Amino acid sequence: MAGKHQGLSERKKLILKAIVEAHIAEGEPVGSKSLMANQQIVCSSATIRNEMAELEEMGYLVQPHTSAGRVPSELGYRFYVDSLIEHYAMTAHEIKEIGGLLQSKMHELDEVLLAASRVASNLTNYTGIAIKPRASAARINRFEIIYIRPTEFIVVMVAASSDVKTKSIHTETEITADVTAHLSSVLNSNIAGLTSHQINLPIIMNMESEMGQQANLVSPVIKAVYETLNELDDGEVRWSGIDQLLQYPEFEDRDTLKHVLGALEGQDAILDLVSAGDSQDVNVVFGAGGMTGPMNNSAMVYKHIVKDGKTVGAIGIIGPRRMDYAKVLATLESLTGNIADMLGEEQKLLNGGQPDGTDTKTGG
Amino acid sequence: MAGKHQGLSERKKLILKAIVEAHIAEGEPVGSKSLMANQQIVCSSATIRNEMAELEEMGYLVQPHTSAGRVPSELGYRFYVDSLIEHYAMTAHEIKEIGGLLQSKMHELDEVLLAASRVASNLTNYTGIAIKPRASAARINRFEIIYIRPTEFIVVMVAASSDVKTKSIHTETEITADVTAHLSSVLNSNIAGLTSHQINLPIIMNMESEMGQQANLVSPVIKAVYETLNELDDGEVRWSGIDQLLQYPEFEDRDTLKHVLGALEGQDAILDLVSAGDSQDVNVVFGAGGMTGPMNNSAMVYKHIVKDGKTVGAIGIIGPRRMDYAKVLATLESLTGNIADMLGEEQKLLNGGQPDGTDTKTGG
DNA sequence: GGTTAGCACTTGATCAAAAAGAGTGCTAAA
DNA sequence: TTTAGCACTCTTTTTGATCAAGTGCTAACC
Repeated sequence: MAGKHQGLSERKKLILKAIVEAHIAEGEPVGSKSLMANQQIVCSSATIRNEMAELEEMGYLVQPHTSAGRVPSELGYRFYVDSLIEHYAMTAHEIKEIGGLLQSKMHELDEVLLAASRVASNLTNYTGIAIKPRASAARINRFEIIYIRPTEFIVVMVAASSDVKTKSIHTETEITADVTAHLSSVLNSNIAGLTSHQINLPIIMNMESEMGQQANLVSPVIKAVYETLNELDDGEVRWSGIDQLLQYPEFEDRDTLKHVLGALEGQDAILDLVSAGDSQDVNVVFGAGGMTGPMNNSAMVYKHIVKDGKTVGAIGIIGPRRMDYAKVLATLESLTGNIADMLGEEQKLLNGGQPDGTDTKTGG
Repeated sequence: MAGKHQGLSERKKLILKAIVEAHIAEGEPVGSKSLMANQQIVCSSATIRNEMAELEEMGYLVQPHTSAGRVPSELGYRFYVDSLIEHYAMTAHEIKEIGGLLQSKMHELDEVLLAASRVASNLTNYTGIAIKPRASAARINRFEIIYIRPTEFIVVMVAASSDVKTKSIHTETEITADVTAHLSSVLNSNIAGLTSHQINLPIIMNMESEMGQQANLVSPVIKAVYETLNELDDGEVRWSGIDQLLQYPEFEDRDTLKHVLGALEGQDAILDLVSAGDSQDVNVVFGAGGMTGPMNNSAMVYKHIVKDGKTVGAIGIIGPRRMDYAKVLATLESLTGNIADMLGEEQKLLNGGQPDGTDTKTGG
């Protein structure tokens, strides 16, 4: 990933970095004079102007209007994100916050992701997002039925992903616990491990014949199974801290705000984006929710959470394009690392072995 | 509820109603001249001005500044909501939309509420909210344990509210299916039907002694049970269609927007509000989320969903104070009626009897 | 050749004053 | 009791002038 932005002299890099950071801090175009405050840069404003003009020609900077300072272009931010970031040292307090908040909800991955996105939002002051990606081959490995009363039972389904889902089913005729026991064995022997596409009519008919007199139970249960498989396959985007967005002037524009909120609620755009993203690195996308409109000053940063080589979720943040990337990247890496460790921990307990060194790898 | 606003001549009522409706439609203060467009009002602008001056004195109207038109005060809206609304006839399309969207997610009440709030948002063009109220005495009636592998099992808990929750538990030592069977009977005999406050040390110690060698399993399970009870007791506010808010000028003010979003995310204020609300009628609260700040131009309308005399949830909408109450009230009543019917339906199946006539009652 | 100081030029932002518009309250007549 | 008319008030919009920031360019400098 390094080397993509060659052809930049050290001084240009320094200036570009200073501009990005100043713009992140102030939110306004930065001019040549104000850059002289920076200790690192030892030349006059005129020289800086020359360099800035060149950087603009190269596409790293943009000038909103002729007498304004410069603003980093998308390419400029990309450069900053890709190669200039010094690893951000998180404060002890922040690390503690991460640990504390995550531990309390160690159970459902959905909840962990949401909690993590909430932490991310708190730490960075941007809007946090938690993504459960779309899948396409959910399977249920194990069915169990709990008999509640003569006209009600609960189907417990343990998915291959180790999610557990339940559906309660009401029957019209009365049944006994024997029947539900039989039903569960029929389910396990016929459709355990199948995806929703693989459950076809012959299988269902076979189940009905195996159920004999209680064949009428098969149809509602199959319906519940279908729904569950679809729920498991469905992606989901949740978020926290939308009010954070409001503090940034770039979201004063109602259209921008509307686009972002629309993308969050619409889910699809974001899910597509995330599934297209790199599963190893932190992803930075300009124009939140794929809304690469002409003047979309927002950005979305997210990172996949990988377990056994498969993406099981993602967390990220949405904020103005000029965001504090150092902080955001550090936060997301720390959080995803934490979650990966948690998942690894489970693995360890299951295998009775050592933690398998599932560290978060990050490209530079 | 009628009779609260006596002392208003018919003409005053007419004028007040016209003002409220004009203000809802236009969003701006309405003046005496523009009211003359209204066919129902047959007098000159001067007369209207006189009436308006009186209505203002009586507290029904407010004048933002001396040369502006009038705006309904809270009392004015209250009057409108309480007594002027002609029952809004929903279009066939809207009714179909309600039926269709609700049926697809008949399973978890949470999901039904969220779906309903989404429908409400779509139909009214305001932000929909779904509330699962706080409870304080969740009990688990039934424990069931599913053995997954030597170091993992799943606790399935059937709550008194017929919610079903699961927690998966990893053990350090290996156990057999016999152990989990024993564990479930220990759970059922010791803590079934107890609230979290009633589970005390003696009970836990008794369970540990009953578990004998596997006493170490009790602690993680009890922790999971506690968590589950807390989850069941916890209220929750979810929402849909926040982007709807942005189209109304009253939410251009960033503070208002921030307050509303904060209230939604904060949850507590709204949960308090809803639990304090009337469980029979539609509730109208000015100043969303209890934020009755000086100039809070927003309103929240919600209605409880009652099952067996107990509030099991609520749905509502949040929008500008000048909202189309006729539409909102009709929508909420129709939706809550639909949901109540669904819940009644289940009841019917359970009892094997007739639907019990659980119609939504609405005060006038 | 690269660097710097100086200056003319461009352009958005700011502010005050003026003009426009909307709506009222009051008075007098019907 | 209702209505027409008019003076008055207050906000909004427009306009124009001034300001400040920042650039690009040229010429001098090391």
